[in-house]
Amino acid sequence: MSRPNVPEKPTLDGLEPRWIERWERDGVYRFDRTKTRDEIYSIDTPPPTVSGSLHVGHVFSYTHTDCIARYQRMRGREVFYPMGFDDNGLPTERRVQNYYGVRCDPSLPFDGDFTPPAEPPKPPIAISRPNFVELCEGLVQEDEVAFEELWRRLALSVDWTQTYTTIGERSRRISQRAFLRNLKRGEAYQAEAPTLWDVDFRTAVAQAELEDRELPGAYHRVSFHRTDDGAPVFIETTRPELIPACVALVAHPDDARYQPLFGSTVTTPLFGVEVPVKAHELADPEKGSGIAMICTFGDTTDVTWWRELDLPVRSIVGWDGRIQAEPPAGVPGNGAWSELAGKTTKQAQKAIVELLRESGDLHGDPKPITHPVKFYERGERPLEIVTTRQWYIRNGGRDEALRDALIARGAELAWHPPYMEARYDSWVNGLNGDWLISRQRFFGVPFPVWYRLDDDGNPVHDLDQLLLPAEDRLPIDPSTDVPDGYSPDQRGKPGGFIGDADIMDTWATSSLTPEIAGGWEDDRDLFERVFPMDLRPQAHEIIRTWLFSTVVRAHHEFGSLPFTNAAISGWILDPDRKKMSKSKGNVVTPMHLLEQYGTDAVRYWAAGARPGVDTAFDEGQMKIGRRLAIKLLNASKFVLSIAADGAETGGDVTEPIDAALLSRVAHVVDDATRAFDGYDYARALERTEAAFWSFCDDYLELVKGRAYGAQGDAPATSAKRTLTLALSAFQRLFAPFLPFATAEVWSWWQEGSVHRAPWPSVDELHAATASDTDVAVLDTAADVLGRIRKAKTEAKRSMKTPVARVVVSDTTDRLAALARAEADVREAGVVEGEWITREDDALVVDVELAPAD
RNA sequence: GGGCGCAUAGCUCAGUUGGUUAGAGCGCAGCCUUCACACGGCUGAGGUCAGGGGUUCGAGUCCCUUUGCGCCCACCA
Repeated sequence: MSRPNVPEKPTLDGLEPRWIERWERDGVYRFDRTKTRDEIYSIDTPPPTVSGSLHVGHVFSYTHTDCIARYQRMRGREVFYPMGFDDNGLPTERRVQNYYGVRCDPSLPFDGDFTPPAEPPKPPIAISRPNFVELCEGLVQEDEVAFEELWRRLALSVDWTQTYTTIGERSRRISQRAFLRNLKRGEAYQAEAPTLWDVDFRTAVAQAELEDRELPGAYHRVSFHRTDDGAPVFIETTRPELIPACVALVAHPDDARYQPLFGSTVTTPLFGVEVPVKAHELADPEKGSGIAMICTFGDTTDVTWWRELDLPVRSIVGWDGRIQAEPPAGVPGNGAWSELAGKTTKQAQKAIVELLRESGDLHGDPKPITHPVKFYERGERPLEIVTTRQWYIRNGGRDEALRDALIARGAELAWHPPYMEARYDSWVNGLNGDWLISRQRFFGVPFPVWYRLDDDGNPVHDLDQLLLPAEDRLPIDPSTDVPDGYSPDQRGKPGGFIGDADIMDTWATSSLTPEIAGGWEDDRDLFERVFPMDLRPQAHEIIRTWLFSTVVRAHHEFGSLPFTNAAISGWILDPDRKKMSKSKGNVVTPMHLLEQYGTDAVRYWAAGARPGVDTAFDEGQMKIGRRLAIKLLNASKFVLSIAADGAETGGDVTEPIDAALLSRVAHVVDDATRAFDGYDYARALERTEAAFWSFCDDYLELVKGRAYGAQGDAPATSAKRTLTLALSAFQRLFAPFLPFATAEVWSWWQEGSVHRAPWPSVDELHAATASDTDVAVLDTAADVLGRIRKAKTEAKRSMKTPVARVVVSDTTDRLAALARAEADVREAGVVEGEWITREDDALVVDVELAPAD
């Protein structure tokens, strides 16, 4: 140990920039890839969506991960802690559209001279796909710089040489490689099928991206007519505009009211189309009239009925969400149709209600109801279901064996907290189809697929006829790259080829973050050292998306989990206990908080929340955190100013109260270690903090006189040695939480960074102890000192008021313990007069103060 | 409809195999400028542990049930 170099007036101000710079210069958090897998702790960091700004929720959950990372590093693990940026996908597209006032039109040619206008123009400018992608990449880089600055300020102990972006070349290559392997093994496939479709974004949407919203609607009672005798059959529907898309009626097989109709046909109102009446268990006799019309497609139940009852397709809604111009086969293009064609479904509903009223097929007034309707989570209009050709990855949604295997993976994973596994299970058990990964968008990873064109110029979609690149060509863009054996001029020509126009959904890439960060196939040496990752930290609302999809990909590719622990963080709630979100306008910007309270204070607040628990945003906790950090500075300064020489010379801990203190600190070390091993950083902090305040308020007060030499050299040495041992332990215990304050105080007297120092051990605290340990010595001493303080407070006297006489009554054992610390208590309590003890059942202390002047 | 979680002092929360008078911090009140810290210290008031029932020598802790809040999932005509 070198001579302590303690500032005259310690302060938190200015610590952040100084230590950020120094950590970077010294490479404190640099990953050493020469370590072996069992020496490494690897983290599958969530790549935040680069859509403009980080909010308090990010600060909250990333702090949790960082506390774990710092703990593991101090435990001697080499921490692989990369950082990704999710710049792929719709949020970036949208941001670019708004920021520059542009929209992508893939039919346009690339314009090498294009620069966006200074102000976004009112009708957005249409630009080519390459120009659009160029703008995306540019804007995203600006965002990523701002993100990194905030993360550094938050003291995330990330190795900033290990970064990736989800649209970057490596991510594209790995996404395409993983896809090609899925395809080869039959885990990926293409199918033309009814698909949930967002009419505004004009893209297919996966089950995981759905949300229900309560919307007003109305039951319309409509009559169909039996083909044989013309008798009416009443159905109730919320979507009368889909009558021309009706392919059947359906009722429950046990429903006596409709049993006579099964096998017969009815005709639809307005269009006179003959449709069968079918039986199916999903039909609910309680709902509406008990018999429903099946349309292609009004909702997902229609899709089930359509599939299971083997019905024809009669679709009427186009990709733009409007009723198409021409009626489907079998539906007459009559006057009713022309009233609907070209209208949005909402307008069409209004029109058809009038038509039905006129024809007498609408019975009574529509009954208003509120019902849940499926939306794309980012969308603004209800989803339609249209039939499109899409790419899928098998996820157990249509395969029980695979589903069971994935449930078993979930059970294999260590969840923190454990009950979060239920969300995974309920999601996987509720899957109703495979994972739809293709999107009809522009900014994302393209599918590495070309299609042959037959002699008529039509693409051949058969899986065994696909034109696929070799893996060493990846990444490719099929819209500009050319398949082997073809020349560029064959693009789009009969007998030539055409590229797949779709891109992968962002989750298709995010599901590969362990592979991307670990350099799968690109850097086999690294990958073997970090995969499967030790930790996946993430939020609970994306268990069904990010966590599950990552498990699916690793299961297919490696037959293993992608990570062994999942730490699920909660949400930040505003003081009204609502989830904080931008849309509610209750978001506080993180940089402002970090500047006002200091990073350590904000981290203290974040680290106080247990894993998975939603937490109120509370600036009060930040004030307390700030106070704690300041206390650590001052206590460190004080201890080092009186005790550093004792620590330097070593020396035995001979006083019982000193041994008791070390024993208590050892207990805290044990607690904190256990808590951290169970991913409960909050508990570790709480225990450490409580012990530290007691160390400052009681122990330090009790022994400072002795440490100054009031009782001679040996007792002074014992105190000094104890103070420095405890201080060293506390500084390291706090290091994961308060990285700046601890780095500062550690640097006053120790070599190297506290963040690479070994985590404190029980052994080191006991090693110097020569006397036996009896914690009661410290407890009784603190209790009696407290009573003396209380007497002074009640007498409204200063704490340094001398005590003329003190009588302590307590049990035999406690008096014996107290006797071993009597000198310290007398000194701290300024007991200058008599010290009398009496045996009794419980502690009573009579204090007689010296008379006031 | 199924499931998960939460409910402890005015506020934010601890309370890990059930064990003596239920804890902390904030806030509040009072006191102390004590030679590390006034960005401080000391002391204090404040709770029928959501309601009801049960198991037990003993329940904040275990079981059942009711209520309220939050969330997840669900085939929502």
